[in-house]
Amino acid sequence: MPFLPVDEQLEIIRRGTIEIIPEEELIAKLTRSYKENRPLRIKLGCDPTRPDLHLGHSVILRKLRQFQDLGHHAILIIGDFTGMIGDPTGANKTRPALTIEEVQENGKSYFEQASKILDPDKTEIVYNSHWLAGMSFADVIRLASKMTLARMIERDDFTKRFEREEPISIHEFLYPLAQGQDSVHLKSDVELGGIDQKFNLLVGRQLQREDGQEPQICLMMPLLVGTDGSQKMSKSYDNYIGINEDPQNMYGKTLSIPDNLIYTWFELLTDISNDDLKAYANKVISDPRNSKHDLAGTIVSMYHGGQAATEARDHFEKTVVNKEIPEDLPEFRFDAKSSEKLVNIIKEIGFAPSNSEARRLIQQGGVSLNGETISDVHTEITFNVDSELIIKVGKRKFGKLIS
RNA sequence: GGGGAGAUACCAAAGUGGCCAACUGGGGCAGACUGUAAAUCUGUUGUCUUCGACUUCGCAGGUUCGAAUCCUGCUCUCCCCA
Repeated sequence: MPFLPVDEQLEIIRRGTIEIIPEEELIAKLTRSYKENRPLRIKLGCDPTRPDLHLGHSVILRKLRQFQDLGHHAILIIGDFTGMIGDPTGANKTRPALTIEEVQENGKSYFEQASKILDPDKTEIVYNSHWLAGMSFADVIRLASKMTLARMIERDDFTKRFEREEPISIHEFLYPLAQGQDSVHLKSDVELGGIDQKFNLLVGRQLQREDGQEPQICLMMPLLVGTDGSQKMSKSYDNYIGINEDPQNMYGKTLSIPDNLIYTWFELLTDISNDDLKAYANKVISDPRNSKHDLAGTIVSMYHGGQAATEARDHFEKTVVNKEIPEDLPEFRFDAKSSEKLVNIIKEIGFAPSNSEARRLIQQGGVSLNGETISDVHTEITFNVDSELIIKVGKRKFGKLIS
């Protein structure tokens, strides 16, 4: 299959990137690939520690997809072996080591989810335990001799932990080396990663050079700022939007991002053309409301289709803007003629994790039945035959109690 | 190997025999407000059969009428010296 001219490829590749090291070498590689009609080997490692992918992960996966669409060869590494070390990048504490079983299970799930973004048929999946697990202690020592302590601790995350007098285990130093070894093994031309991966990616370059290979290009994407508008999107900050999330949540959460994030999200998360993107540079300022709705709609339709996006917008307008009761409520059935404390009901249907929490919600005016706020904690509900009660807990938990 | 410091709720961090379910900040949740599930303000934030009871302050024992606070052992972490 013929490649696009190099400058056209570059324009696509460059979109959203924060740094390409070194760009000249990338151009050289692309040029040679074009002339010889040979695809570049693009490497992306994934950490199978937490298998729930969110839009933050999608940034880099989408970049890999772009390379695929340009005709290059995508290699997705499931870091089943390195997962047992735990990447220290950005961590403020030692990551818990996982068992082989956990890691491999997660890896499988990771690929399933990533297939929503990648072209699964054109993706080579490899597990790095295949070459790392068999290394002897002597091999590891040889590898370790290529890194110095000074280089290692110049990394911000280690320095910070060191300054805060927090533990850093020696094995964490091996992580970048293992990741770099992946590049050597796979003879990658380009490795993709978040900007926080810079150090790890550069180690790959160094190790390849020492191995006599042409060093890989390091292409880094910015970290996607999460829905809270301040920290990178991450499950542990609870500011994420999962790629498997239902349309309504996806839409609503997107609308909750601060206005100054709209443009970047368009750039990093959607396929809108570069021209459209430019138009949004102004529109997000003149009309943030509609821009954000556009963004939410675009994202939802990417993962759930256009129909779902329209419905999600509708749902949002109804429940949040007009504070109406949505249709299609989850139903909870109770025995007719029985009666039960409201507190218990809220807990039973999963709208609160404990009775105490349910009680608090009532006290704070967060619970209503058929539109009427309930403030008495001791309220008991008696179910009549064929009765129906709409319960609302907090802003967006709705349910129908039927008997 | 020697010496010192420390382990408190989701996170950070007070408390050092009863007034501690535990100050305070962050986060979370709720209410008001809003184009918004943003910002801001207010409230709330162990559990339960809630005007009361039970469990919680690294783990296991002990002293005491009574311990997060005192004692003993253990586990883990940090610092300094070698």
